[in-house]
Amino acid sequence: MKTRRQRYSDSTKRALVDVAEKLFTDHGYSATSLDAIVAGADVTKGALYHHFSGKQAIFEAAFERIESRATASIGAATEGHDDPWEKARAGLRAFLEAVQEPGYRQVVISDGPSVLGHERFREQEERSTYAIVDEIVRSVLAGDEWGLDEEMLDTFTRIFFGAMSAAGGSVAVSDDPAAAAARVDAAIGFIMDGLRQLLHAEAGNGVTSRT
Amino acid sequence: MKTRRQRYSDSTKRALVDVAEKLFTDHGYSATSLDAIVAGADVTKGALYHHFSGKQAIFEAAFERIESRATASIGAATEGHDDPWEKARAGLRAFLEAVQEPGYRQVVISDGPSVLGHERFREQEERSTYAIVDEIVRSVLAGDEWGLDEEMLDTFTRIFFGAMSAAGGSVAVSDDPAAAAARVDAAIGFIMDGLRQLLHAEAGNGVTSRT
DNA sequence: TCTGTGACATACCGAAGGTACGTACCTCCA
DNA sequence: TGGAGGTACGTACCTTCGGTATGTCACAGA
Repeated sequence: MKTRRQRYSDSTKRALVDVAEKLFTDHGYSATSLDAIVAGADVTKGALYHHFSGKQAIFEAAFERIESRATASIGAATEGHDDPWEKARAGLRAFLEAVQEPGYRQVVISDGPSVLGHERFREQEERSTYAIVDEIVRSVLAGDEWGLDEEMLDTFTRIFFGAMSAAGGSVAVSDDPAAAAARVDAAIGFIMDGLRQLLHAEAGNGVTSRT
Repeated sequence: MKTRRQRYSDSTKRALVDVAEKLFTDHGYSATSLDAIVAGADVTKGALYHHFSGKQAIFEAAFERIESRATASIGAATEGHDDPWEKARAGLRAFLEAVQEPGYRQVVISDGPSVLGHERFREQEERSTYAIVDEIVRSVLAGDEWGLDEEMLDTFTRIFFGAMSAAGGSVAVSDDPAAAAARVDAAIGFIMDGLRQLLHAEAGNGVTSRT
């Protein structure tokens, strides 16, 4: 049982992250002042600095929340598929949806790398959306018939993750997001068909030897 | 001793961008103060604000310079290839090289989107490195046998551009960049082989109808 | 009931971006 | 050739904002 003081404290912290998430999403990191955040949460800077070590820390809290929402959304979409190729297509579509959310675009894609630094950004990424893409890629490409080692699988994940992030960004700024998403879906599908074709054609000789 | 002031205005501007490029590369956008820039260029803020409208403007000048260097480097590597597939491979390797440059990573990839905003960032991108990737993709995928319209070609360019940017980033942070680059090269080559295989197999029926 | 500590509020500091204004030099033309 | 206007800066100052030091008060535990 939480004490009364703890409940108050939790709600204050949650209110701060709520406001921070909205302001960071709407105006970006640098254009959002701590004064605006504490004013929106109806507290003072003392409260903010009691719960967070600074501006970057409260940004990271908002970041993690947005990332985990996206991760959950994609994860839900990939469940219940037996065929890994179908699972991959479903995950792709969910990814394209998630990446269009304003918060994800502004906080994660745009401000994330520069605010958190590449290091921390990668860490955060790798235990959320990146992990799902990795799982999907492995479910499709792993196996003896491909002859891919760990590092090649990582490489493929990086490539697909980057491809889908960029594609998602282009979908988000498109005049007709639905049509753009359909095109991305078709293009990725085409690439995947190519890989599948290759699997049946040459049955796993020499991807790694191609360097 | 003559003061800087007695030299030409162009050289002052160039000196400012020189210092700005170095400081933005080494410390990032927000950790670089205008005072540090003008001190490094041996002028005052009056000079900086005479040549640039503000911090963002001088950042953009450095950004453009770095981008154009990368573009020139990749462009040079793709010349002199007759076979579009070979040209693509050469361009890919040059891209992976260019994207590892510290200035490109920090200024273009990390700070670029958040400082310039998505809009201006895309504009800048599309008339530099993105344009080259677009040209390469078109030289490979354009043609009646694929049945791809303009928008699908754009989509493929987006996907490949994102894939290669992400791949380049992973190469740059790798313990063994040479080996990582070789893996990326192999993976992209594998994907391209898949597409080529698909071209010969089904000869252009229905990529766009797959939605 | 007393005391310690958690959960804030208040006041203040220094850095940094930006602005208003002053000034030396250069060019151009009568 | 000299004075008038504009260019290319320099100087002083303002404001905002992230961060800190310190005060205060309520609540929990003994």
